[in-house]
Amino acid sequence: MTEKDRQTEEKIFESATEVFLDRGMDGARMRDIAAHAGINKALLHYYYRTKEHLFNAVFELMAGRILKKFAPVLDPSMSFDDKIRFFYREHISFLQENPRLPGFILNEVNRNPERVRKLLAGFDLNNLWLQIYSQHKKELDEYKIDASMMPQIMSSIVSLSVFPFAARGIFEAIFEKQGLSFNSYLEDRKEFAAGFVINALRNNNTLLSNTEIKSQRAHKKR
Amino acid sequence: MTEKDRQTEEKIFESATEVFLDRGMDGARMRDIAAHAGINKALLHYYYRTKEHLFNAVFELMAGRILKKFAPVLDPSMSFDDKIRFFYREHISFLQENPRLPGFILNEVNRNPERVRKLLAGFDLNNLWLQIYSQHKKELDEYKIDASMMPQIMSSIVSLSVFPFAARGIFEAIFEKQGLSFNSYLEDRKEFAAGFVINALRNNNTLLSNTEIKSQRAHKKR
DNA sequence: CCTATTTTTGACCAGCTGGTTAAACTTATT
DNA sequence: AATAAGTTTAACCAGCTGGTCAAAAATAGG
Repeated sequence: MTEKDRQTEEKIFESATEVFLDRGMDGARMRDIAAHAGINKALLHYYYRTKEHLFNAVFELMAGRILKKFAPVLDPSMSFDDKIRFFYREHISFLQENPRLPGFILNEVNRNPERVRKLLAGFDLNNLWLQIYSQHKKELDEYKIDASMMPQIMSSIVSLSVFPFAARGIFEAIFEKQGLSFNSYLEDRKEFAAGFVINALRNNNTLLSNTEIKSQRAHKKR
Repeated sequence: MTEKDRQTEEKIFESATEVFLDRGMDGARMRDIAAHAGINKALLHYYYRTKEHLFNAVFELMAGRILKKFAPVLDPSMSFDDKIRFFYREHISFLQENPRLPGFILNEVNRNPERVRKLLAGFDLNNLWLQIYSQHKKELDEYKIDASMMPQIMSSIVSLSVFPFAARGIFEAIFEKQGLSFNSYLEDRKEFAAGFVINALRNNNTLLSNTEIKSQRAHKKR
């Protein structure tokens, strides 16, 4: 019965995903998950001992999914600009198919900060930055961007694609008043965000804050 | 006893704010709010009939606070660039003092989309955009920015300041690995984000997507 | 066909949840 | 000092929560 086994276990997992995604850990009820899967509540505890076990299984899969989306950006055959364009196209498309993911992850991490560990397990984002930086050192030097600015730049890039989904409800309401659809906003956004970032980085002189200029000077002295 | 009245009512409200802000509506317990205020649980119901009444009171005050921060941007004496610099300085400073606000609002709105109405009550953001746009038509024309791009631009501006707070836990963890503090990141961000946006908008030609170029052409024909 | 094993169920439970109530306490008014 | 009004409390409650358990149903192996 490994066959049927897997069927029910999958059914449970999918139902749990569904319910956790739109009610959160605190708001989700084991009864509702069971009902959604069309099975007895005790069966949940047979496959996943506790609510927390079940939640963790869902959370870890979702965390993995969202983070794996950052890896393809390391393809060395693309120029920096193309990489940014590629990222927004892929990332926003992915989030269009999983629109509740950002809100879910952000909320559960805020609610229980220890979960950051599980979220980032196996993904060394620092290293990702450094690799991107060294891969494109020439272009970035032209833009007068040094490694110390990577946190600001990387966080800005991610903000532009993830935030609209985290604030989806609000955005939808505002756009509705103007007769715009959230989805066409997102379609435009794939190109807009890329252009926005590329433009922001190009000719970056005016971007440098005082402290950053100071640290740049200090760097040059060595 | 209006004196003592107000004292307890305020104490309740503050405790409720505290507890709701870090546990959310579903995670907060009336007992915990009472304990935090050092009073009997029944007293909560004496001043605020139900949990939902109490929550709404908190939510509406917080929503008001966060939205009021967008108004000063209408000061007509500032140039567009200065306005952006001013906005990030003020807005990030405000969020530094209320770091849990974005996560709270976003989560509660996602959890219960009807709350958007309460959030946006009395604030016509569309109108804010239009006013900004018409106040700075000359500068924006130079940048080749037309009204149809306002949703993309405004949402980008907000993303850059709000998202780091919504994802605070994750950012902190990543920065920690690099020996950076979230707070110094935020201090830098006030200037960085402003420069980033100003640079992105300046010389905006490359920003235009195909569809937007088409709609611009169509616009010129008239 | 019988038996051993695994899967599924219904009934149940202790503890917690938001909410109520009647009585005690405090304060203001006369 | 007496009384009326507002404030605070302890005790209580029905309903829900995650979780258990013994028994029933389904399956596999011989």
